[in-house]
Amino acid sequence: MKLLVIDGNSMIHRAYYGVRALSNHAGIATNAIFGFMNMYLKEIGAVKPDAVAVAFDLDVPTFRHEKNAEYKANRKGMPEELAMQMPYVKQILTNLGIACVSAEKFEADDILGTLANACDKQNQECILMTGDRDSLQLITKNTTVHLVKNQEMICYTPEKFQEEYGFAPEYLIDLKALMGDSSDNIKGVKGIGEKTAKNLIQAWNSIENLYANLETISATPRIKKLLTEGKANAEESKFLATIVKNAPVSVNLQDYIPKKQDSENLRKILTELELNRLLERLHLQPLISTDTQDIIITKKQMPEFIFSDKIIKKSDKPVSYIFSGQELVICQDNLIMKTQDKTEILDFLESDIEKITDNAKPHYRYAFANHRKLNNLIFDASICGYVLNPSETDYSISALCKNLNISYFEELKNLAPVQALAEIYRKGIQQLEQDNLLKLWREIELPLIRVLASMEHVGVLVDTKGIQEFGNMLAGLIAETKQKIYDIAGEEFNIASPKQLGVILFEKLNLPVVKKTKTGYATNAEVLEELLEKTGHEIINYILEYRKYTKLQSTYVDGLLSKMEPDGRIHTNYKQTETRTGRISSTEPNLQNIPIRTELGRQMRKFFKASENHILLDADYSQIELRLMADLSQDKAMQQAFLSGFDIHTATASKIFNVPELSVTSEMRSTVKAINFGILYGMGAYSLSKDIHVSKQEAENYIQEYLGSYPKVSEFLDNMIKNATKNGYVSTMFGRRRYIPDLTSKNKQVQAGAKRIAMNTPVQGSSADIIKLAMIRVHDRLEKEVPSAKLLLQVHDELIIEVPESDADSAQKILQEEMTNAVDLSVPLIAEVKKGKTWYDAKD
DNA sequence: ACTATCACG
DNA sequence: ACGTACGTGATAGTT
Repeated sequence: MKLLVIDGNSMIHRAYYGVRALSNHAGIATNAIFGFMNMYLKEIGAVKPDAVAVAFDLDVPTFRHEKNAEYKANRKGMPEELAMQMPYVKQILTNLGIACVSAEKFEADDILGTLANACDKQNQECILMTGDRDSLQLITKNTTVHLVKNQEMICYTPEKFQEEYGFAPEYLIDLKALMGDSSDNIKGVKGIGEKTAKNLIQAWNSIENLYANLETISATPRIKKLLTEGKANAEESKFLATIVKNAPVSVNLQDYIPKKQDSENLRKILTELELNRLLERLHLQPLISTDTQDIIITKKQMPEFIFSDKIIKKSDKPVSYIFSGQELVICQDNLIMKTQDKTEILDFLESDIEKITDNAKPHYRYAFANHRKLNNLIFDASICGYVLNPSETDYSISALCKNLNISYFEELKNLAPVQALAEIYRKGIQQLEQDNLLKLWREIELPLIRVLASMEHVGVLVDTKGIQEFGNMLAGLIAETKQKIYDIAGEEFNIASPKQLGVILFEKLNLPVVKKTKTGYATNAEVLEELLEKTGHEIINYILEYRKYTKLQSTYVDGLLSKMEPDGRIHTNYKQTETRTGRISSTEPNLQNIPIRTELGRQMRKFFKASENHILLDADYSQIELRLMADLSQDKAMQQAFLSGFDIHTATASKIFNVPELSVTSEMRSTVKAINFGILYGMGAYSLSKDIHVSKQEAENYIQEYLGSYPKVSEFLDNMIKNATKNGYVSTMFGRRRYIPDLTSKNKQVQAGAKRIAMNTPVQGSSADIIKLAMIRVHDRLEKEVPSAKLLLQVHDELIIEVPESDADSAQKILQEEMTNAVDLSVPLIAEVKKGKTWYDAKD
């Protein structure tokens, strides 16, 4: 049995002073609550105790109307802002099923002492979490103290204490008896300071032993005199410094095993406090106040406009539906939008009325969540803004008005956005037409909204238990690796802190400094690998491993688990207006960066699976960006290379090294692969040389050789820069624009960066156009022909479908056809489809 | 809020 | 002399 006892008062104090001011709408301070809960959850995660108790001083009851309430609070050393937060912390803990323990006339640390003592007697493991060094006196072979100190936690075992203080933990009170402690009003012996006291205790341990041998000790006569005069004070001080071990609280450890948590109450409390991040960490949905509506839907599904005025004001995103006709009709003042009746709203969404909105995806999701449809969407302002210029960061109504020269009077709160939206619609369409973007808008971006909404709505099934077990395995590896690092370093430190790691590597172990960042030493994987080559120091591998494991644990294991929804699936959020190139991005969680490059990480994909009797189809485009480079540049040699029957890297290597394809070595191929990718990014010789570990001159030669073999590619890249300089923007196959004002920058470095963007964006952007088109066609055909099949994920050049095994073949055919035939290029566009029970299986 | 690091295409 | 290959998002530490 492992018992964790937390000094509630001490920890809340630390939280209060350590976290910046925070409060909810009603003005209740929440910083101490937030800080405490974060430390608490972190500790629970790290310690994994069987039983938990949180100790508190017993409150002196105070009454708000009493004049001296604040005085009383202050007398306990507690500002009112902090005292206010105490009851909330207790409530939250209680609802989590955790015991809050206090006893009249006893302080929190007495309870720590009592429970630690009980554990010792019962020979059970005990961990004390506190910010107060006094508690170090409680350390025994069973009891360790986790001392929290500016953002860090130091783990004190008897050995660690001995090492730091030079005597055993039980004599800490004797040290205090001599030196005193002003914060606790302990006098100590007058004239004896920390240094003298420490020396004496190191030599004689207890004051009793010290006084018994006073004659023989080696100290100056002055000190001996002080000790003799201060004997009574020393004894009293020792008594005061000793933590009580018999507070009247239960010492039956069973009583501290967590009870079942009351999720409803927790949600209520945390929603009221507006501690949303805490809600998320506890895997709870915020509660939507019941007086506005009767169904609970998640944040992602909530269209702001539908519900009461309260939510409209709060979300600050007012009504956005209008529908077009001869005269624009404003929905909020229209009967339809006055209603809160779900059926009426859904009927409206499904009607043939043409609809205009500022952000359609949540509305689609609302319809889907209720097994209904949203029909006849003709305009989404944010998407229009994005198509006009994907480099903006804000596509809100007010921001769009600024860009389209529409006057916008925010004071008119209710009417202004609707009128503004009508005007954005008029001017936006006009601008799309002027910039030749109507086709991209009508055939790709507008219909894509619905596809993304559907993919989000369906979500992907995840094996929770599998991830948890994987996490447990990682936890073991992390603990082992951590210990090895500490052993080699000769001390404990926070490995995740680049600052502390830098001190260990470059100051303590004196490894050569390869590179610096603006804040200190660089310690990234590239630097560490160089260090490994140079010095072969064994700590390096362990640090690299440690980073791998903790990355998997925190970002993927913990991260994904925190995003599981009650249906057992993960519903990511696809952002359609985020990237400068036209790609979509995925957040909360990001499902576009699930590991694959290392085998251990790749295992994560085993937990993304098809539901019962279903199977996943995974299709990815083969080398789509290089194929686009061949097509856009019309380079005959590169087009030919794609037709040669060899893979593109091998075919290219054959040209550059001037050997037959069959004589291309794997080394030659991987060099060329790096160049092929580099070319897409506008790479220079220096970076290539770093990447493939050759001299800059050699890298330069390779690039020249490459561009010589594919002359039209070289020409194409130059043209992109010339065009962009002339027009101010580059475009993709479907006319998507990206403005590049930095091309005219006087700063050469900025200008060079802009050139790389000009070379890369047409390729990356065209690839994004193509897969978006494929998504729409696959989705639409599946809906009609194989409605049981659902598109789930998009990872830039890859699409994933979940389908009943019985329908797999027909779905596979559609996927294959629509991806391959999305566009007609001068080189074949290849999509490879694989199937499997899990994402892992469907990927090899 | 910013920085460093690392996961993906 | 200096930095050096495109596009993203999440986490932990630091200020």
